[in-house]
Amino acid sequence: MSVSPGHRVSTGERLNTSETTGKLQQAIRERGIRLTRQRRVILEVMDAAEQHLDVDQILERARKIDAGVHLVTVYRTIDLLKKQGLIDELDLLHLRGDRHYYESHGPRDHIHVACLGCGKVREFESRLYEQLKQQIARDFKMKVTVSRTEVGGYCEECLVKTPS
Amino acid sequence: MSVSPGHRVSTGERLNTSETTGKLQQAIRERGIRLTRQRRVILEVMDAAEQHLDVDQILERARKIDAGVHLVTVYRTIDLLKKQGLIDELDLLHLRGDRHYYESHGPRDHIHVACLGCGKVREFESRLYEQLKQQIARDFKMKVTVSRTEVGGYCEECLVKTPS
DNA sequence: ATAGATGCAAATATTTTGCCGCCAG
DNA sequence: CTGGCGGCAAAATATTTGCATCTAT
Repeated sequence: MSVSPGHRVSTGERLNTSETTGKLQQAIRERGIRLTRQRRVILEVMDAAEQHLDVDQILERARKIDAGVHLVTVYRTIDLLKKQGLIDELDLLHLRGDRHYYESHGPRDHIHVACLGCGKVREFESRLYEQLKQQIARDFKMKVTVSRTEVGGYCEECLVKTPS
Repeated sequence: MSVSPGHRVSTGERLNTSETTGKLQQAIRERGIRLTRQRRVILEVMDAAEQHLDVDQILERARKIDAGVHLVTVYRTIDLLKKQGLIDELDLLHLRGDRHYYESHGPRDHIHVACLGCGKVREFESRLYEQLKQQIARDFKMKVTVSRTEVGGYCEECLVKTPS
């Protein structure tokens, strides 16, 4: 019951333990948070991921590097990263069950656009989105710290297959 | 472990069984879907709700009208309504656990804006949001059918309490 | 040395399913 | 009448927690 979370072309992951000091690892170190063997591996997976992963996918990839990583530890590490505001949590409109997906969040928010027909997920960035968040901040006098936008519909291909 | 899903000022619900033929009930009838006693009650609750409700809240309100409503039936009816595209499902950024919230969706999409400090949830509509969705549809050549935006941050009050 | 992390198992929480009797149309 | 629906219990899924042990700093 695993979900393919997207079909973006992968440029290949870097599963190179030593060379790559990803952004997450660096951030955790900077904040003086203990870096255990397991955390290093999980952060590496997240850093190298070309797209959002679910918990099982994280575990699977982590175990390829170091078999001694436990599901519980993945959950706990995700919690840590969420609390540190270093990753985003998605559920892709519950497209396939209630699984959650995680991704290290870059400097700019992006929108996830999912095709309800084929399950393909693409990402979208827009100045309009930044404006929208600013408008909310202004109107509600809020400090906006997180945002999530997920859009569903039917992609060109699927529209052709099932002409509505 | 119940969550207060928002603090919007309620204008009071209408729990009047006969008089009000809400939009959901009407839509279900129009589509020739069987209207059982339980469904009628659940739809009435959803129609009268002033805001998003979680499954337990729906059950609780339904039982005040008719004690013979089961949790399973609430789940099954929600499934039905989701498949019919008559309600939206939210999770409010997992603000408090992984509970899901449901609301009958009006003609216009709105954004849910949650304060991470006090849990207050407000709604926001914007022409900008409509433009954003149009932009996505155009750029990706997609037919957009659902969208969900949830924004989190700190409201004015909470910013004062905890000056950053 | 020691606070904090992990592993393991068991507990929770939430949602889904199988089966059978019942009711709306 | 009859096929879909609801009730009940049990299963499936997903996530969290208690506790003893281990380890990064």
